[in-house]
Amino acid sequence: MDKIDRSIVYLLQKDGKITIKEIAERLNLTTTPIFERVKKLEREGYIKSYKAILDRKKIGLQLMVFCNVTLNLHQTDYLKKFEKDIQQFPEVVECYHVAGMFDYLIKIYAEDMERYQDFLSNKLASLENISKVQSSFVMTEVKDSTYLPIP
Amino acid sequence: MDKIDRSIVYLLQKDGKITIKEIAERLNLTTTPIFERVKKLEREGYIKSYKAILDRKKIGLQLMVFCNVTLNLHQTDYLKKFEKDIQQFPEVVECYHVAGMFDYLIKIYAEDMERYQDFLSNKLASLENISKVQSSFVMTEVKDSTYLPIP
DNA sequence: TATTTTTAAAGAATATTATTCTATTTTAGT
DNA sequence: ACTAAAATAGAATAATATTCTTTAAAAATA
Repeated sequence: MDKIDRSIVYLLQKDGKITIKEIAERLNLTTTPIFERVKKLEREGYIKSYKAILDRKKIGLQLMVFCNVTLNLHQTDYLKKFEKDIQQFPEVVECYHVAGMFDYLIKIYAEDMERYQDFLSNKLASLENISKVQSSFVMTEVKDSTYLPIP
Repeated sequence: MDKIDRSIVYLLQKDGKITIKEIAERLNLTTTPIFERVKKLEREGYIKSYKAILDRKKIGLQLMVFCNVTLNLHQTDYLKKFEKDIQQFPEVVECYHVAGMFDYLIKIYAEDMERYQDFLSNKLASLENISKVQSSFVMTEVKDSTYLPIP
């Protein structure tokens, strides 16, 4: 990753649909080197994928909730079981095993409070080994950045 | 948003680089209606943007941390001040104002613990009005889904 | 039910972009 | 300075996006 590569991933983070030609123009190069650099960045895994970013509210997902989950038992088998179960739920879009005041942080999307309650009562809380669940409801999305702070 | 539109955004969430032609083939339509539907979804804001997804570890960001931030004063002016300040930090990739046990949840990327400590001590904790900061370090990314649970 | 109006889709033509290939230049190592 | 490797330019080709015209389907109205 040299300076040119960093410029390329910066531009692609901002707009995944930017053309090779446009990147080339901005960096004062021709399409060939840009094309090959992009392919290399993809091949070597610096660029994992390209995605369309949807507006969750427009598609009807009014609620975004973070849950701090604490388990009872922490042996590997129990963790693996929980992780496998939680992945099945489409409402759960992110799940992290964390070191801190609780065990897992999960991000959930729901259409409304009723659906969230249904998820909580009938899905999450129904899993074995759950000790405590603490919900934080998102009121405002202050920042949701496109850019990783590329060192 | 009819059935076809939902199929389109589903495919675009999975792969933002999928061609109009390929979507058309999968949905047994020609390129024209797909092209127009995609443009409409973009124009009306269902699709907000397209982005390249980078591998944070490959680009040197070993640490991912969530912080629960609690403020002292909660009048609008103080909240706005904090929100404005926190947005400046490139390390902070997400920030949400939440209702729950604390005020703000922020997601941070850092190269290593040293850089994180520097961020915490010299940037975050230096802001006025901070009452409490609780860090949770991500050990495992159990799930990081491409797909919103489209209703 | 027949008729009009609107919307969606097909098919063909054109414009743009991605991709490949060959030749040239630059860079790093000896 | 010389050699080898890597990077880039420029041109040619392939694939895709985009536009345009025509046709079909659906919805609304009388």
